Amino acid sequence: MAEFVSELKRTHTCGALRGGDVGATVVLMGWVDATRDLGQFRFVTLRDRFGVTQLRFDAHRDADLYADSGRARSEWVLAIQGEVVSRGENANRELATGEVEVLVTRLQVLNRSEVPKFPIRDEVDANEDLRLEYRFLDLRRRPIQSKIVLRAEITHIVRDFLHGEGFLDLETPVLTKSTPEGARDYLVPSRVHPGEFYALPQSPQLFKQLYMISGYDRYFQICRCFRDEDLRADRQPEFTQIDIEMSFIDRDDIYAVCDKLVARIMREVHGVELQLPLPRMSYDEAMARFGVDAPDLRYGLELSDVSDLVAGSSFSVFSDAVAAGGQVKAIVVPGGADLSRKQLDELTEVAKRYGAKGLAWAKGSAEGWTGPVAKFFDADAQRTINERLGAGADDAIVWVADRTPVVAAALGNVRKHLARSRGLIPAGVYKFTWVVDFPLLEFDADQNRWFAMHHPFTSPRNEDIPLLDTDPGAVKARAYDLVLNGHELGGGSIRIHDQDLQSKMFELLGIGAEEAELKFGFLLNALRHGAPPHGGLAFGLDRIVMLLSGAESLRDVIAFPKTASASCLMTRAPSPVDAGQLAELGIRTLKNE
RNA sequence: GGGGUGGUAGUUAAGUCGGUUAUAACGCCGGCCUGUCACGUCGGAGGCCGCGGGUUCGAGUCCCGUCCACCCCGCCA
Repeated sequence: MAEFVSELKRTHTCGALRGGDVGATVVLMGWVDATRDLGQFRFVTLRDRFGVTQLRFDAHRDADLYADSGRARSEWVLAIQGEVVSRGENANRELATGEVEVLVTRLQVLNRSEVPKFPIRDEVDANEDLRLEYRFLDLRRRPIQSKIVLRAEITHIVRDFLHGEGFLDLETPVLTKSTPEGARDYLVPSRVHPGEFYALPQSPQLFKQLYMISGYDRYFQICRCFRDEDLRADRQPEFTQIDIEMSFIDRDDIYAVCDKLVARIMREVHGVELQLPLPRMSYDEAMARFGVDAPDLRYGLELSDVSDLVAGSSFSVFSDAVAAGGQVKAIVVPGGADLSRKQLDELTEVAKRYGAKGLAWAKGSAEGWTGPVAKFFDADAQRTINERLGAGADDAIVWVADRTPVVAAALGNVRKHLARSRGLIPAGVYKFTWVVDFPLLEFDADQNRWFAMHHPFTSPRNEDIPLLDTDPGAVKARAYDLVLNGHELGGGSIRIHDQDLQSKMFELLGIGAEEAELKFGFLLNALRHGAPPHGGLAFGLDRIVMLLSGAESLRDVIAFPKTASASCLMTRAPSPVDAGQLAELGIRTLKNE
């Protein structure tokens, strides 16, 4: 069709034309968004990533052209030349280009398209697996596109800001060494060394420390990381970190840089001015008040300890828990006297899912508490507890009694569930907080050993170093997370820069001197060659984009994501490879035997 | 590894207690239509009911297994 226009050059994007362009002759290129044929003329809306422009084909002006245009189908790729004309009173206010349309004089079909499996519309009800298989079509849809574009804008802000602050954008290897601890590694077989493997990095942690030791103060990288663990809506096997490391600094220096970075992103993306410095709270406080280490501060529903008030209670669930060294904590549900049995059952289910044996509850009333727990508490006891909690006659109280970590997990998640189900989460609010002073170690009862809570290179607080020998569980780390609306955006620590302390850490973690030398010899060696004090952190770029774009899944902010079973429905990866490839790598598989 | 939800025209869904020819909307194909913008309107085509077994005179429907997707627990320093 119409080879005479093949030399056409695009003059405008599909989002560019305005009333001021009336009279201009323009060339547009794009995808057929929709066609509307009215018999003697036809409207075609043409789309590219900049917008949509309405084209008009008029049978009275050019019958052949009109007939040609009738062959165009959804998602065909067209080039058109025409005159910009005003739409007058037919203007479409919904559309940026809606004041004008292009009266087409030349048409070239640049490409045809199969009928798309689902319509390229903002609202689409196609299943997600179909959309993932046809990801290249889904990415044409405006809501997805705007998230991918936002992602590009944020990475640009990050690079621009950090460059301005004197950071160097430095690369680290992707084929690297498998290390113990942490997540499962993705392994890459070596052809040259049969039977040996590289690992894809879970993070560039050790390399950025080595950069510091090499004197490359102020490093950053936007880099891909890989963890072979089971997935969630907010967890992908490969994800992107904004990785930062600095020398000759302490925690405050990290907070300061990150505060400014986050403030800049919020200002440029959402026009929100953050009050700096961002608030900080200790890990212990977060766990006590919210039950989780990444508290959502957009709503109240805080946890209160009533162990002392119920220790002597005749309600054995409470008194036994306290006697066993556990605790009893409560959440007041404002206006919760209207909670239905079904809603309370739901809350109980949540508490059980996180290890609690149940959820005790009472509803307020003018005559005192109602509900199964009420009979164990006389009017005085009820009043004392109500006063401690600030609970009134319209409210409900829910309790969990158990070991401290179970109480925290159960009530922390009951709190989240309550906030969602009772609509207590305000829209458009961004509550940041640093959570600091994480425990250095946590004890794994199953394996009867200590694990690093952050990673084995995290420095304890100086004042806690003596505790390493006497009470390792009490040692706090110089580690910190930045939390937004209940999601961990990033975390980091001041690192150990002393080889003796590092060796001691390995010892505590049950990594023998020989094993440490084998797995981390290069780091220990480097620490012996003039390591400066250093530290840093890593942000999860995907999560930042997810939270700032209002996406509910990480899949929406990653252009080509993987499913919950870590496969790519578009490429069908992972896939078998032929026997020759495996033989070359010295690999024989167990499956299908 | 465990639990939950789902899989029926191209797409999204309905399908009752197991019963005759499996419905609808959108999309697609064709006709008509001079101001549409999710155009309208008339007509048409379109089915391995995820897959494999079983029960039954008879299975989209019941049972067992399996695959895929989503959500959650464990896991993710």
